[in-house]
Amino acid sequence: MSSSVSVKDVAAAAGVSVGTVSNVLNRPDRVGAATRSRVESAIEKLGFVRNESARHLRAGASRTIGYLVLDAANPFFTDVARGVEEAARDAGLAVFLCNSDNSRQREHEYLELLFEQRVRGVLVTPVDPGGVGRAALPGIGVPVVLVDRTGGDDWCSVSVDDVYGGRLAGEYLVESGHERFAFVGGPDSIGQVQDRLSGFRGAVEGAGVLTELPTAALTVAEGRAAGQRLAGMPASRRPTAAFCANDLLALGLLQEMTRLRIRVPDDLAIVGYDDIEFAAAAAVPLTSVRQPRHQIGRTAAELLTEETTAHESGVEHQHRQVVYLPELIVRESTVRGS
Amino acid sequence: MSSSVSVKDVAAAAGVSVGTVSNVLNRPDRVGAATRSRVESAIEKLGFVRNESARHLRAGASRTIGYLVLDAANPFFTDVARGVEEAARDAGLAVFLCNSDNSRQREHEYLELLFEQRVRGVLVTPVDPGGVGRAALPGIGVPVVLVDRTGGDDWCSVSVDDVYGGRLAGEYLVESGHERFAFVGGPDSIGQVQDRLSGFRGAVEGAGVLTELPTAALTVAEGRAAGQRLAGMPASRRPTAAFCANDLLALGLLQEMTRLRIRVPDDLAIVGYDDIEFAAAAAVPLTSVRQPRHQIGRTAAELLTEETTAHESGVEHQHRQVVYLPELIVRESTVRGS
DNA sequence: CCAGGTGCTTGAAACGATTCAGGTCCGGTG
DNA sequence: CACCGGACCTGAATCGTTTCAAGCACCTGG
Repeated sequence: MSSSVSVKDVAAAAGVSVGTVSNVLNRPDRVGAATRSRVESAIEKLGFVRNESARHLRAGASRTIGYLVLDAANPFFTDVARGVEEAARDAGLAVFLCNSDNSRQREHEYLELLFEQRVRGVLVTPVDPGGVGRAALPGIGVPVVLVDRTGGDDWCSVSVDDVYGGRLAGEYLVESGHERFAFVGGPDSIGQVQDRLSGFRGAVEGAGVLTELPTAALTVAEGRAAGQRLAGMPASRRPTAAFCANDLLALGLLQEMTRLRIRVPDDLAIVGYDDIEFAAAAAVPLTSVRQPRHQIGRTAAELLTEETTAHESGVEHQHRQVVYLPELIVRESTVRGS
Repeated sequence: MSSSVSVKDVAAAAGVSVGTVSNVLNRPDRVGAATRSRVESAIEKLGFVRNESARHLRAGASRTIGYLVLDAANPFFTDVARGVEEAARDAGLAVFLCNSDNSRQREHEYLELLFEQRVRGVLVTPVDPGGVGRAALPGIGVPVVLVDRTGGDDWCSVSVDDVYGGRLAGEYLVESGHERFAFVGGPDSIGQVQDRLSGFRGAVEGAGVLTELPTAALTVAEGRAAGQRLAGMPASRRPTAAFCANDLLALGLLQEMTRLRIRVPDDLAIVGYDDIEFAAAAAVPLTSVRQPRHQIGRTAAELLTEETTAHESGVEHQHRQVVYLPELIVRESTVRGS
């Protein structure tokens, strides 16, 4: 019913012109006190809600940005999203979250949708590591920032140095005196898995032997399977420290070790990656490499507003690539004799 | 630059009128083949993207719905969201996810935003169990469906019977032969905690003793704390089975038991609630009460389209309240001698 | 040769809010 | 008294798209 209340109705009810109603809405100070309160009560009475489409059509700029996420169920992204929202709030923008769910097609559809809505800008973690295909992006001129990915000089991006993260884990385990190492992770079509492995390899090289246990995906089930393979090795050659490409694998590995009565950390030290909430909640709290998720989100939103501002004032914008360094959170899964 | 390409520009480039461009966009069959391809290549060349605000302004109805979630980081809601999206897709709608993050103020702001966008409808899990205050909802006439909450006859809603879930857990533990029970959960300002407890109490009453271990929140840390209290009881009086108000508590409890060398399930059987992904991934896989999350989402979106359709065709709409029954997923944390 | 189609295209109105160049009124000033 | 400036308000133009009555060109059957 009242879904059709427009400024015109309000104006009629208050006995003023539409221009005045708009002024009450947008520059209350230009309106006389008496008139203003008359308009305000008319708004109240009729249940008027401004039609953003019309406002936006005229104004040309909306007050929302979109964040197109790879997997809304992944705690990593929800934490990033929180950072995004926070920064957007500070800038007076609202965030629409969209979930591509790892599907190229959905990604494309949602991008299209966001562009049609003429959002102020878009944050996206593309399905393809290579970034969002140029083709997918009409030259619409909406600023886009890549999150947890890099796309060269053509894009603003915020990412984390995964090679460094792998090195961190490796150096720590070497310092702890281990000499037989395992890397659990795959498929290596995932760039981040490759990076983490290469950092790790670099750190443990020369300090001992590295066994690679490839997995088909970054899941708990795959972690368990890798655990079985690990347990099947003769104890004399079995690694005493394992670095997993993410926490889900690490949790699966831990679970299998518990089941097979291989003690963690005494028989096997485990390091995960991502430091998801459940890493600390595991039976044996998990040592893990933590990425500044919240900060990633904040920074991404800030880069976006920066680019947006430049874009709107016609200033030339220099794309920036921010890379954060992860940190190692040490917990019981690697500390013997706790 | 090209962000300002409008139908007018396309029309000029193709040498036709704006009406024809619109027809190519919306009813291609009414346009001659030659003209159509001319227009299409002009669209392509100029990188035209339809301005949804203008389209919507004229058409009066958008193709999006909003899902205002209580906590985007909670796996429960992300799973529900997936169901919502799926059903929305089937209905040709897109979903904007908004996160109230348990803040009444954010909830209000996002609702306002969604209404201003004139979304087709809104799904919401309100911060206040009592539902979204009438006051917060201008009589705008946008259909609203409550998710994981009920709000009486005034609202469509989809929820789960928590009393039944508690009973399920209780009956199962009684049948398993336990006689000393614990309930871990709180604060009881949360209606769902109350319901789960009351169902559980009803089931174990008469079959043994029930110890209540209240917690201040539904977190892993609180679960650990409750575990310490439990462990402090003399073994002769200590419960042999614990029902936790959610999985996080259960994981915390399990973790503490592991630490204190109290064996699960032999010394203590544990039942959680929600069956989050990590329940199955725990050191000892967790028996848990599972809610049909995906189905909840689907149904909510379907109720919404139902209401929307009625609303638009002016038909009287009868609000419906769908209540699902949860099921018990039995895993090792309650099965002795595995 | 005309009436009546059919197929395609046009042009203007409409959607709802914002903006801005004026209008009105009023008190103050020279 | 005439003029001015300020405070307040009006009304029309505008944004980009859709819709629809109307127009045009061509054809077909009588």
